[in-house]
Amino acid sequence: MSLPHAILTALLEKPSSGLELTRRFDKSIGYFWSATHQQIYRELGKLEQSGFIRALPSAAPARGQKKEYEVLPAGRAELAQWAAAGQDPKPMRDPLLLRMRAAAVIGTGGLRAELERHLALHRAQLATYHGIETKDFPPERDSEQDRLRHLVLRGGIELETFWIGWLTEALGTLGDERMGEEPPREEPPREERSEK
Amino acid sequence: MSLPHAILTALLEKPSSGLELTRRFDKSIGYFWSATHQQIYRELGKLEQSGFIRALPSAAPARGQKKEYEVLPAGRAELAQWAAAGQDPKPMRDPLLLRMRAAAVIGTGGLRAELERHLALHRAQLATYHGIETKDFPPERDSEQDRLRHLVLRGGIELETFWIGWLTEALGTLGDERMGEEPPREEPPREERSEK
DNA sequence: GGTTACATGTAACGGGTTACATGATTTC
DNA sequence: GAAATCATGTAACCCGTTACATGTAACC
Repeated sequence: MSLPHAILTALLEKPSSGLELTRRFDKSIGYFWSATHQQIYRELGKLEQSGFIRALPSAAPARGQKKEYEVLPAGRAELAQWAAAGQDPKPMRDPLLLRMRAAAVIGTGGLRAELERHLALHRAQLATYHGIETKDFPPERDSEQDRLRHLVLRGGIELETFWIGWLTEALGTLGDERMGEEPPREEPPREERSEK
Repeated sequence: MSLPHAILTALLEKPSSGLELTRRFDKSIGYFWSATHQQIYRELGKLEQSGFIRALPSAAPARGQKKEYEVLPAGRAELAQWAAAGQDPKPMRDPLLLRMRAAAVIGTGGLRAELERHLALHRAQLATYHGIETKDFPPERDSEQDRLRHLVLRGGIELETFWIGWLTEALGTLGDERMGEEPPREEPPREERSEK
Protein backbone atom coordinates (compact mmCIF):
# COMPACT_ATOMS: atom_id res chain seq x y z
CA MET A 1 0.00 0.00 0.00
CA SER A 2 2.70 2.48 -0.85
CA LEU A 3 1.42 4.23 -3.95
CA PRO A 4 -1.28 6.28 -2.19
CA HIS A 5 1.27 7.41 0.36
CA ALA A 6 3.75 8.32 -2.33
CA ILE A 7 1.05 10.51 -3.87
CA LEU A 8 0.15 12.06 -0.52
CA THR A 9 3.80 12.91 0.06
CA ALA A 10 4.13 14.44 -3.39
CA LEU A 11 0.96 16.47 -2.98
CA LEU A 12 2.06 17.75 0.41
CA GLU A 13 5.28 18.95 -1.15
CA LYS A 14 3.28 20.68 -3.86
CA PRO A 15 -0.40 20.45 -4.90
CA SER A 16 -0.56 19.15 -8.46
CA SER A 17 -2.74 17.72 -11.19
CA GLY A 18 -2.54 14.13 -12.35
CA LEU A 19 -0.25 14.86 -15.24
CA GLU A 20 2.03 17.06 -13.15
CA LEU A 21 2.31 14.22 -10.65
CA THR A 22 3.15 11.85 -13.48
CA ARG A 23 5.98 14.09 -14.59
CA ARG A 24 7.29 14.41 -11.06
CA PHE A 25 7.22 10.63 -10.65
CA ASP A 26 9.29 10.40 -13.81
CA LYS A 27 11.86 12.85 -12.48
CA SER A 28 12.91 13.57 -8.93
CA ILE A 29 10.37 11.31 -7.25
CA GLY A 30 11.57 8.48 -9.47
CA TYR A 31 14.65 7.84 -7.38
CA PHE A 32 12.53 6.31 -4.64
CA TRP A 33 9.18 5.51 -6.27
CA SER A 34 7.80 5.10 -9.78
CA ALA A 35 4.25 5.12 -11.14
CA THR A 36 2.44 5.48 -14.45
CA HIS A 37 -0.28 8.01 -15.16
CA GLN A 38 -2.92 5.27 -15.18
CA GLN A 39 -1.99 4.25 -11.67
CA ILE A 40 -1.97 7.84 -10.56
CA TYR A 41 -5.42 8.74 -11.88
CA ARG A 42 -6.87 5.55 -10.46
CA GLU A 43 -5.34 6.31 -7.09
CA LEU A 44 -6.31 9.99 -7.08
CA GLY A 45 -9.92 8.87 -7.47
CA LYS A 46 -9.65 6.53 -4.49
CA LEU A 47 -7.89 9.11 -2.35
CA GLU A 48 -10.56 11.69 -3.09
CA GLN A 49 -13.34 9.24 -2.27
CA SER A 50 -11.63 8.41 1.01
CA GLY A 51 -11.53 12.06 1.98
CA PHE A 52 -7.72 12.23 2.03
CA ILE A 53 -7.41 14.78 -0.77
CA ARG A 54 -9.71 17.16 -2.63
CA ALA A 55 -9.74 18.84 -6.00
CA LEU A 56 -9.03 22.54 -5.76
CA PRO A 57 -12.33 24.39 -6.31
CA SER A 58 -10.96 26.41 -9.21
CA ALA A 59 -10.73 23.34 -11.40
CA ALA A 60 -13.62 22.33 -13.66
CA PRO A 61 -14.33 18.58 -13.39
CA ALA A 62 -14.47 17.89 -17.11
CA ARG A 63 -12.50 15.46 -19.23
CA GLY A 64 -9.49 17.17 -20.72
CA GLN A 65 -9.58 19.92 -18.08
CA LYS A 66 -6.76 20.22 -15.60
CA LYS A 67 -7.71 19.22 -12.07
CA GLU A 68 -5.43 20.11 -9.16
CA TYR A 69 -5.48 18.26 -5.86
CA GLU A 70 -4.42 19.15 -2.34
CA VAL A 71 -4.07 17.03 0.79
CA LEU A 72 -6.71 17.28 3.53
CA PRO A 73 -5.92 16.91 7.26
CA ALA A 74 -7.19 13.31 7.19
CA GLY A 75 -4.70 12.56 4.43
CA ARG A 76 -1.82 14.04 6.38
CA ALA A 77 -2.81 11.96 9.40
CA GLU A 78 -3.03 8.81 7.32
CA LEU A 79 0.42 9.44 5.89
CA ALA A 80 1.93 10.09 9.32
CA GLN A 81 0.48 6.89 10.68
CA TRP A 82 1.67 4.82 7.71
CA ALA A 83 5.19 6.24 7.80
CA ALA A 84 5.61 5.49 11.48
CA ALA A 85 4.19 1.94 11.35
CA GLY A 86 6.42 -1.11 11.22
CA GLN A 87 6.94 -2.64 7.79
CA ASP A 88 9.35 -5.43 7.05
CA PRO A 89 11.69 -5.07 4.10
CA LYS A 90 10.29 -6.82 1.04
CA PRO A 91 12.03 -10.03 0.03
CA MET A 92 14.39 -9.63 -2.87
CA ARG A 93 13.23 -10.16 -6.44
CA ASP A 94 15.68 -9.12 -9.13
CA PRO A 95 15.42 -10.39 -12.71
CA LEU A 96 19.05 -9.72 -13.59
CA LEU A 97 20.43 -11.79 -10.73
CA LEU A 98 17.96 -14.48 -11.71
CA ARG A 99 19.13 -14.43 -15.30
CA MET A 100 22.69 -14.79 -14.09
CA ARG A 101 21.72 -17.82 -12.08
CA ALA A 102 19.90 -19.24 -15.10
CA ALA A 103 23.05 -18.62 -17.13
CA ALA A 104 24.96 -20.78 -14.67
CA VAL A 105 22.73 -23.66 -15.75
CA ILE A 106 22.10 -23.10 -19.46
CA GLY A 107 25.13 -21.08 -20.56
CA THR A 108 26.04 -17.42 -20.81
CA GLY A 109 25.18 -16.75 -24.47
CA GLY A 110 24.31 -13.11 -25.06
CA LEU A 111 24.52 -12.11 -21.42
CA ARG A 112 27.71 -10.11 -21.74
CA ALA A 113 26.18 -7.49 -24.02
CA GLU A 114 23.22 -7.24 -21.70
CA LEU A 115 25.45 -6.64 -18.71
CA GLU A 116 27.28 -3.90 -20.57
CA ARG A 117 23.99 -2.29 -21.53
CA HIS A 118 22.81 -2.30 -17.92
CA LEU A 119 26.13 -0.92 -16.79
CA ALA A 120 25.75 2.03 -19.15
CA LEU A 121 22.19 2.66 -17.97
CA HIS A 122 23.21 2.65 -14.33
CA ARG A 123 26.14 4.93 -15.01
CA ALA A 124 23.80 7.38 -16.75
CA GLN A 125 21.34 7.21 -13.84
CA LEU A 126 24.14 7.82 -11.37
CA ALA A 127 25.27 10.85 -13.34
CA THR A 128 21.72 12.21 -13.27
CA TYR A 129 21.53 11.78 -9.51
CA HIS A 130 24.89 13.45 -9.03
CA GLY A 131 23.57 16.33 -11.08
CA ILE A 132 20.54 16.64 -8.84
CA GLU A 133 22.75 16.40 -5.78
CA THR A 134 25.05 19.27 -6.69
CA LYS A 135 22.13 21.42 -7.87
CA ASP A 136 19.69 20.78 -5.02
CA PHE A 137 21.92 20.05 -2.07
CA PRO A 138 24.86 22.41 -1.90
CA PRO A 139 26.93 21.92 1.28
CA GLU A 140 25.84 25.10 3.05
CA ARG A 141 22.09 24.33 3.19
CA ASP A 142 20.99 22.01 5.91
CA SER A 143 17.44 22.46 7.09
CA GLU A 144 15.82 19.31 8.44
CA GLN A 145 13.87 18.81 5.23
CA ASP A 146 16.97 19.17 3.12
CA ARG A 147 19.00 16.74 5.16
CA LEU A 148 16.27 14.08 4.98
CA ARG A 149 15.67 14.56 1.26
CA HIS A 150 19.38 14.47 0.65
CA LEU A 151 19.51 11.19 2.55
CA VAL A 152 16.88 9.70 0.25
CA LEU A 153 18.82 10.82 -2.79
CA ARG A 154 21.95 9.31 -1.27
CA GLY A 155 20.04 6.04 -1.16
CA GLY A 156 19.44 6.23 -4.88
CA ILE A 157 23.07 7.14 -5.52
CA GLU A 158 24.42 4.32 -3.40
CA LEU A 159 22.10 1.81 -5.05
CA GLU A 160 23.32 2.81 -8.50
CA THR A 161 26.87 2.59 -7.20
CA PHE A 162 26.18 -0.94 -6.00
CA TRP A 163 24.93 -1.97 -9.43
CA ILE A 164 27.90 -0.45 -11.20
CA GLY A 165 30.23 -2.27 -8.88
CA TRP A 166 28.49 -5.60 -9.24
CA LEU A 167 28.15 -5.36 -13.01
CA THR A 168 31.84 -4.53 -13.32
CA GLU A 169 32.64 -7.53 -11.16
CA ALA A 170 30.34 -9.69 -13.30
CA LEU A 171 31.92 -8.57 -16.57
CA GLY A 172 35.32 -9.36 -15.13
CA THR A 173 34.19 -12.83 -14.18
CA LEU A 174 32.65 -13.48 -17.59
CA GLY A 175 35.72 -12.02 -19.25
CA ASP A 176 37.94 -14.70 -17.80
CA GLU A 177 36.66 -17.28 -20.25
CA ARG A 178 36.07 -17.89 -23.93
CA MET A 179 32.69 -16.47 -24.86
CA GLY A 180 30.85 -19.70 -25.53
CA GLU A 181 27.29 -19.96 -26.78
CA GLU A 182 27.15 -23.59 -25.69
CA PRO A 183 25.82 -24.55 -22.30
CA PRO A 184 28.50 -25.69 -19.85
CA ARG A 185 29.45 -29.35 -20.08
CA GLU A 186 26.87 -31.39 -18.28
CA GLU A 187 28.06 -32.06 -14.77
CA PRO A 188 26.35 -34.71 -12.67
CA PRO A 189 23.37 -32.89 -11.12
CA ARG A 190 25.00 -32.51 -7.78
CA GLU A 191 23.05 -31.48 -4.72
CA GLU A 192 22.80 -27.83 -3.89
CA ARG A 193 24.91 -27.76 -0.86
CA SER A 194 23.32 -24.89 1.01
CA GLU A 195 19.85 -26.38 1.01
CA LYS A 196 20.38 -29.43 3.11
CA MET B 1 7.43 -12.75 -16.41
CA SER B 2 10.21 -13.87 -14.13
CA LEU B 3 8.58 -16.36 -11.80
CA PRO B 4 8.18 -19.16 -14.37
CA HIS B 5 11.82 -18.75 -15.32
CA ALA B 6 12.91 -18.81 -11.72
CA ILE B 7 11.09 -22.11 -11.35
CA LEU B 8 12.60 -23.51 -14.55
CA THR B 9 16.06 -22.58 -13.29
CA ALA B 10 15.41 -24.20 -9.94
CA LEU B 11 14.04 -27.36 -11.54
CA LEU B 12 17.01 -27.62 -13.88
CA GLU B 13 19.32 -27.45 -10.90
CA LYS B 14 17.31 -30.20 -9.26
CA PRO B 15 13.89 -31.73 -10.04
CA SER B 16 11.57 -31.07 -7.12
CA SER B 17 8.02 -31.10 -5.86
CA GLY B 18 6.06 -27.93 -5.13
CA LEU B 19 6.84 -27.94 -1.46
CA GLU B 20 10.51 -28.64 -2.02
CA LEU B 21 10.61 -25.68 -4.40
CA THR B 22 8.93 -23.54 -1.77
CA ARG B 23 11.60 -24.44 0.75
CA ARG B 24 14.35 -23.73 -1.74
CA PHE B 25 12.82 -20.34 -2.53
CA ASP B 26 12.88 -19.61 1.17
CA LYS B 27 16.54 -20.51 1.44
CA SER B 28 19.30 -20.23 -1.11
CA ILE B 29 17.11 -19.15 -4.01
CA GLY B 30 15.77 -16.39 -1.80
CA TYR B 31 18.82 -14.19 -2.30
CA PHE B 32 17.75 -13.44 -5.86
CA TRP B 33 14.06 -14.39 -6.02
CA SER B 34 11.22 -15.04 -3.62
CA ALA B 35 7.87 -16.77 -4.05
CA THR B 36 5.12 -18.29 -1.93
CA HIS B 37 3.83 -21.82 -2.27
CA GLN B 38 0.56 -20.56 -3.77
CA GLN B 39 2.43 -18.81 -6.55
CA ILE B 40 4.55 -21.88 -7.13
CA TYR B 41 1.66 -24.34 -7.45
CA ARG B 42 -0.21 -21.97 -9.73
CA GLU B 43 2.84 -21.56 -11.92
CA LEU B 44 3.72 -25.26 -11.95
CA GLY B 45 0.26 -25.90 -13.40
CA LYS B 46 0.79 -23.35 -16.15
CA LEU B 47 4.28 -24.60 -16.96
CA GLU B 48 2.99 -28.16 -17.23
CA GLN B 49 0.14 -27.09 -19.50
CA SER B 50 2.60 -25.22 -21.71
CA GLY B 51 4.71 -28.32 -22.09
CA PHE B 52 7.76 -26.79 -20.39
CA ILE B 53 7.84 -29.26 -17.52
CA ARG B 54 6.27 -32.60 -16.68
CA ALA B 55 5.46 -34.52 -13.53
CA LEU B 56 7.75 -37.49 -13.03
CA PRO B 57 5.75 -40.62 -13.85
CA SER B 58 6.42 -42.18 -10.44
CA ALA B 59 4.21 -39.62 -8.71
CA ALA B 60 0.51 -40.29 -8.14
CA PRO B 61 -1.58 -37.24 -9.11
CA ALA B 62 -3.67 -37.14 -5.94
CA ARG B 63 -4.17 -34.37 -3.46
CA GLY B 64 -1.77 -34.71 -0.59
CA GLN B 65 0.58 -36.89 -2.64
CA LYS B 66 4.02 -35.61 -3.53
CA LYS B 67 4.43 -34.73 -7.20
CA GLU B 68 7.91 -34.17 -8.63
CA TYR B 69 8.55 -32.13 -11.76
CA GLU B 70 11.37 -32.05 -14.27
CA VAL B 71 12.14 -29.65 -17.12
CA LEU B 72 11.45 -30.69 -20.71
CA PRO B 73 13.59 -29.56 -23.68
CA ALA B 74 11.00 -26.92 -24.59
CA GLY B 75 11.33 -25.50 -21.10
CA ARG B 76 15.10 -25.31 -21.34
CA ALA B 77 14.80 -23.53 -24.69
CA GLU B 78 12.29 -21.07 -23.29
CA LEU B 79 14.59 -20.29 -20.37
CA ALA B 80 17.61 -19.80 -22.63
CA GLN B 81 15.69 -17.42 -24.85
CA TRP B 82 14.36 -15.41 -21.92
CA ALA B 83 17.75 -15.14 -20.22
CA ALA B 84 19.41 -13.85 -23.37
CA ALA B 85 16.70 -11.32 -24.29
CA GLY B 86 17.04 -7.64 -23.48
CA GLN B 87 15.19 -6.45 -20.40
CA ASP B 88 15.49 -2.99 -18.95
CA PRO B 89 16.11 -2.64 -15.24
CA LYS B 90 12.87 -2.08 -13.36
CA PRO B 91 12.30 1.43 -12.06
CA MET B 92 12.96 1.79 -8.39
CA ARG B 93 10.21 1.34 -5.81
CA ASP B 94 11.32 1.21 -2.22
CA PRO B 95 8.92 1.82 0.67
CA LEU B 96 11.62 2.72 3.19
CA LEU B 97 13.08 5.50 1.07
CA LEU B 98 9.54 6.71 0.47
CA ARG B 99 8.83 6.77 4.19
CA MET B 100 11.98 8.78 4.70
CA ARG B 101 10.83 11.30 2.13
CA ALA B 102 7.42 11.41 3.80
CA ALA B 103 9.18 12.02 7.10
CA ALA B 104 10.84 15.06 5.55
CA VAL B 105 7.35 16.53 5.15
CA ILE B 106 5.42 15.34 8.19
CA GLY B 107 8.13 14.75 10.79
CA THR B 108 10.31 11.85 11.88
CA GLY B 109 8.28 10.46 14.77
CA GLY B 110 8.94 6.76 15.30
CA LEU B 111 11.21 6.37 12.31
CA ARG B 112 14.40 5.95 14.28
CA ALA B 113 13.32 2.69 15.88
CA GLU B 114 12.20 1.43 12.51
CA LEU B 115 15.57 2.21 10.96
CA GLU B 116 17.33 0.37 13.76
CA ARG B 117 15.06 -2.63 13.29
CA HIS B 118 15.80 -2.73 9.55
CA LEU B 119 19.48 -2.36 10.24
CA ALA B 120 19.41 -5.43 12.49
CA LEU B 121 17.47 -7.43 9.88
CA HIS B 122 19.93 -6.56 7.13
CA ARG B 123 22.89 -7.39 9.34
CA ALA B 124 21.35 -10.78 10.07
CA GLN B 125 20.73 -11.40 6.37
CA LEU B 126 24.29 -10.43 5.54
CA ALA B 127 25.59 -12.84 8.15
CA THR B 128 23.47 -15.61 6.60
CA TYR B 129 24.87 -14.88 3.16
CA HIS B 130 28.41 -14.84 4.46
CA GLY B 131 27.73 -18.22 6.01
CA ILE B 132 26.54 -19.58 2.66
CA GLU B 133 29.55 -18.04 0.96
CA THR B 134 32.16 -19.69 3.15
CA LYS B 135 30.32 -23.01 3.08
CA ASP B 136 29.46 -23.19 -0.63
CA PHE B 137 32.23 -21.21 -2.29
CA PRO B 138 35.61 -22.03 -0.82
CA PRO B 139 38.47 -20.33 -2.72
CA GLU B 140 39.82 -23.43 -4.44
CA ARG B 141 36.66 -24.38 -6.33
CA ASP B 142 36.04 -22.49 -9.52
CA SER B 143 34.02 -24.29 -12.14
CA GLU B 144 31.99 -22.06 -14.45
CA GLN B 145 28.79 -22.84 -12.56
CA ASP B 146 30.38 -22.03 -9.24
CA ARG B 147 31.81 -18.74 -10.39
CA LEU B 148 28.45 -17.57 -11.76
CA ARG B 149 26.51 -18.70 -8.72
CA HIS B 150 29.06 -17.07 -6.47
CA LEU B 151 28.57 -13.87 -8.45
CA VAL B 152 24.83 -13.95 -7.81
CA LEU B 153 25.44 -14.47 -4.12
CA ARG B 154 27.89 -11.56 -4.18
CA GLY B 155 25.01 -9.47 -5.52
CA GLY B 156 22.93 -10.34 -2.49
CA ILE B 157 25.85 -9.62 -0.19
CA GLU B 158 26.61 -6.27 -1.74
CA LEU B 159 22.96 -5.25 -1.64
CA GLU B 160 22.77 -5.99 2.07
CA THR B 161 26.00 -4.08 2.54
CA PHE B 162 24.46 -1.12 0.76
CA TRP B 163 21.47 -1.14 3.09
CA ILE B 164 23.61 -1.41 6.18
CA GLY B 165 25.69 1.54 5.01
CA TRP B 166 22.71 3.69 4.13
CA LEU B 167 20.81 2.90 7.34
CA THR B 168 23.89 3.75 9.40
CA GLU B 169 24.20 7.02 7.52
CA ALA B 170 20.49 7.70 8.11
CA LEU B 171 20.69 7.01 11.82
CA GLY B 172 23.64 9.37 12.03
CA THR B 173 21.67 12.08 10.29
CA LEU B 174 18.64 11.59 12.51
CA GLY B 175 20.90 11.45 15.53
CA ASP B 176 22.13 14.98 14.96
CA GLU B 177 18.89 16.48 16.25
CA ARG B 178 16.48 16.32 19.17
CA MET B 179 14.07 13.50 18.55
CA GLY B 180 10.93 15.51 17.95
CA GLU B 181 7.49 14.05 17.42
CA GLU B 182 6.28 17.35 15.97
CA PRO B 183 6.34 17.98 12.26
CA PRO B 184 9.05 20.43 11.17
CA ARG B 185 8.10 24.08 11.36
CA GLU B 186 6.02 24.95 8.36
CA GLU B 187 8.26 26.44 5.72
CA PRO B 188 6.71 28.24 2.79
CA PRO B 189 5.95 25.46 0.28
CA ARG B 190 8.91 26.23 -1.87
CA GLU B 191 9.21 24.77 -5.34
CA GLU B 192 10.99 21.52 -5.78
CA ARG B 193 14.08 22.71 -7.47
CA SER B 194 14.98 19.68 -9.50
CA GLU B 195 11.65 19.44 -11.27
CA LYS B 196 11.72 22.62 -13.23
C1' DG C 1 -8.16 -41.78 17.59
C1' DG C 2 -6.21 -37.10 18.08
C1' DT C 3 -2.51 -34.14 16.92
C1' DT C 4 1.15 -32.59 14.22
C1' DA C 5 3.72 -32.27 10.04
C1' DC C 6 3.64 -32.94 5.15
C1' DA C 7 1.71 -31.77 0.75
C1' DT C 8 -1.26 -29.71 -2.71
C1' DG C 9 -4.31 -26.83 -3.79
C1' DT C 10 -8.75 -22.66 -4.32
C1' DA C 11 -10.60 -18.08 -3.94
C1' DA C 12 -10.55 -13.25 -3.51
C1' DC C 13 -8.27 -9.02 -3.75
C1' DG C 14 -5.15 -5.39 -5.04
C1' DG C 15 -1.35 -3.24 -7.48
C1' DG C 16 1.37 -2.81 -11.81
C1' DT C 17 1.48 -3.07 -16.90
C1' DT C 18 -0.17 -2.36 -21.44
C1' DA C 19 -3.27 -0.86 -24.81
C1' DC C 20 -6.70 2.01 -25.97
C1' DA C 21 -10.27 6.08 -25.73
C1' DT C 22 -11.62 10.86 -25.49
C1' DG C 23 -11.78 15.77 -24.78
C1' DA C 24 -9.36 20.38 -24.76
C1' DT C 25 -5.71 23.58 -26.32
C1' DT C 26 -2.18 25.25 -29.13
C1' DT C 27 0.29 25.71 -33.54
C1' DC C 28 0.92 25.77 -38.37
C1' DG D 1 -8.94 22.92 -40.25
C1' DA D 2 -5.41 19.34 -39.50
C1' DA D 3 -1.88 17.93 -36.51
C1' DA D 4 0.44 17.87 -32.33
C1' DT D 5 0.27 18.31 -27.46
C1' DC D 6 -1.90 18.51 -23.12
C1' DA D 7 -4.88 16.20 -20.00
C1' DT D 8 -7.88 12.76 -18.03
C1' DG D 9 -9.50 8.67 -18.08
C1' DT D 10 -11.26 2.93 -19.12
C1' DA D 11 -10.45 -1.91 -19.69
C1' DA D 12 -8.07 -6.19 -19.55
C1' DC D 13 -4.52 -8.97 -17.93
C1' DC D 14 -0.96 -10.81 -14.92
C1' DC D 15 1.49 -11.21 -10.71
C1' DG D 16 1.89 -11.08 -5.69
C1' DT D 17 -0.57 -11.42 -1.25
C1' DT D 18 -3.65 -13.28 2.13
C1' DA D 19 -6.83 -16.41 3.87
C1' DC D 20 -8.76 -20.61 3.65
C1' DA D 21 -9.58 -25.76 2.25
C1' DT D 22 -8.42 -30.59 1.80
C1' DG D 23 -6.04 -34.77 1.87
C1' DT D 24 -2.04 -38.04 3.58
C1' DA D 25 1.37 -39.91 6.79
C1' DA D 26 3.65 -40.37 11.12
C1' DC D 27 3.59 -40.32 15.95
C1' DC D 28 1.81 -40.77 20.57
